[in-house]
Amino acid sequence: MATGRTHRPATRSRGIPEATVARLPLYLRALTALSERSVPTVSSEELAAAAGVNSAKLRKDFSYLGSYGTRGVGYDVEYLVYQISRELGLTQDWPVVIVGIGNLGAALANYGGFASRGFRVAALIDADPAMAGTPVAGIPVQHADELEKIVSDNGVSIGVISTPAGAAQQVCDRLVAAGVTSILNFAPTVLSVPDGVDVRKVDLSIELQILAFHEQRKAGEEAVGGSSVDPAAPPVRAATDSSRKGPDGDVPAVMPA
Amino acid sequence: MATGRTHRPATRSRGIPEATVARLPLYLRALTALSERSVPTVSSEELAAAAGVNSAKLRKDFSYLGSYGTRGVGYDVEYLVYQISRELGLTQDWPVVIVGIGNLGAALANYGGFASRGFRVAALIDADPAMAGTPVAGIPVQHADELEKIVSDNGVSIGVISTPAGAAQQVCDRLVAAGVTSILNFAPTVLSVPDGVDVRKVDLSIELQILAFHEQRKAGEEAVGGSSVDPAAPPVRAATDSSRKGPDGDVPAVMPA
DNA sequence: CCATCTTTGTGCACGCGTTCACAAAGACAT
DNA sequence: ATGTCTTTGTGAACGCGTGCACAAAGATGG
Repeated sequence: MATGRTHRPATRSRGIPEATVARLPLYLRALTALSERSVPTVSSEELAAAAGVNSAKLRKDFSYLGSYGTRGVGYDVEYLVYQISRELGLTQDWPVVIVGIGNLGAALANYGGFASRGFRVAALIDADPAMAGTPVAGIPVQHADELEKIVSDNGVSIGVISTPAGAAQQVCDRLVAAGVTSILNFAPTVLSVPDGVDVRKVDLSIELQILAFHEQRKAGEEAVGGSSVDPAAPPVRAATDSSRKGPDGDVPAVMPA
Repeated sequence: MATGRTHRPATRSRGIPEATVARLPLYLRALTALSERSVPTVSSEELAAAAGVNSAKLRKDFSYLGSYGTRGVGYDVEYLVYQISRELGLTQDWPVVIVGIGNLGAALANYGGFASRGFRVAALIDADPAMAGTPVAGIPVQHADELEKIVSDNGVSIGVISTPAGAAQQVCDRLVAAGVTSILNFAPTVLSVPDGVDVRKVDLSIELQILAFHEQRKAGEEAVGGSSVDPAAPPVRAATDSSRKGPDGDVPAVMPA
């Protein structure tokens, strides 16, 4: 019916706030770095600084997981790494498929951060027959026709879409039909999915646009002390310059072929 | 002093809430699609569906920009495209540099969504001398030694970092010193920047970890009705299996060389 | 010119997330 | 054993974001 709900349906999974869940990977990364330097314990203040957050926030976040700290000392690094990993579900193996092997898809396939977190690239899939068999990051690309079989055979529940925008919804539908229940979408489109399927979206150009907004404000503020921003007269409604818009519209990150 | 503040310092720029700013690009994308189909007007309900948000939220978002709608009719598509573009600062030219031309950097350089939004890739920069001169997306890669000169000559205020984690902070420092005040960071590190510099972070593995969390919950819930999750006994503090951790740590998305 | 109908713009209430500030807990030295 | 000092864990207050629900505005038809 309605367009897919990309948002968290106020899941509040088992009492752990969504905002906290989103920060756990951050803590985990900082802790892993400490672990590699063989640091035995860390205080909330130090860890918060390393993760780039407020220490009170960090302590409250950890309080949702349990009382894993020792007052007067701090947190045991190894122990906390394990607890967070377990909470995030990283102690188990997550086979993922990447659909759309362009530049971005290849970058994802080569991304070392996946394997070290329990994510295993089970397959690379592309619609271009010419790519079939070509190894990318040591994994041969398979044709899109095999999608359902691959998902089914490997028990894949997480799919990554790095296709052009035009193909994303179709790929999404097939992934979901084949049993995928979590999707990471890099294509610049709103995906429509049934209830029970999670979608997270990463949009490269949106981030830049947000930066541009703040950048514009900075420039505007130091130029004039005032606030009114009205450089050029706004085109009197329905301006006729729809030509400059360009036909590229929403060209996605990479070519699928 | 403290680690870089990646977060919005409650800017609340000129009355427009940060959450609204983050959604404007979404609306803009939907509106652009409508514009290309020559749709003259659109209601808040329709546009909200296309953007994947609640219609009340959309109306409230637009109310921060001004009264651009017509009651009983809806919004003029072209007019709204212009207003949002102007608010986001997309009516002006934003030269950006991309530092670190691996798979990800190349994907970004090829990303069509940039050019169509007023972003112009002014230069591609990489630390590998062997890459200098090699064209990527039609733009010759320049050596990192030229970074300061490039930023200065082109008046670049937005930088994109797609280097390995180890090089990110150093690149960031040089960009900032050269005059960049907004940074989009793809390297898995917390960047430390002085006040006045905005940093936005895109982390590929964090998104997957969040998905894994929810995926684990789904699996756990349909298996058992209960809530307690305690599959394996937690290793009695400071477990000795720090060997499985692997030396890859936080290998970044792409090779710089 | 008036009635009706559609759709915007927003006042209000609610809930989540953040931050402060402090009491409780434990380590450590004497 | 006792006191001091550090650091956690959390109660409480606050502010932002979201969604409801409705009045105002304007289009449209008679």
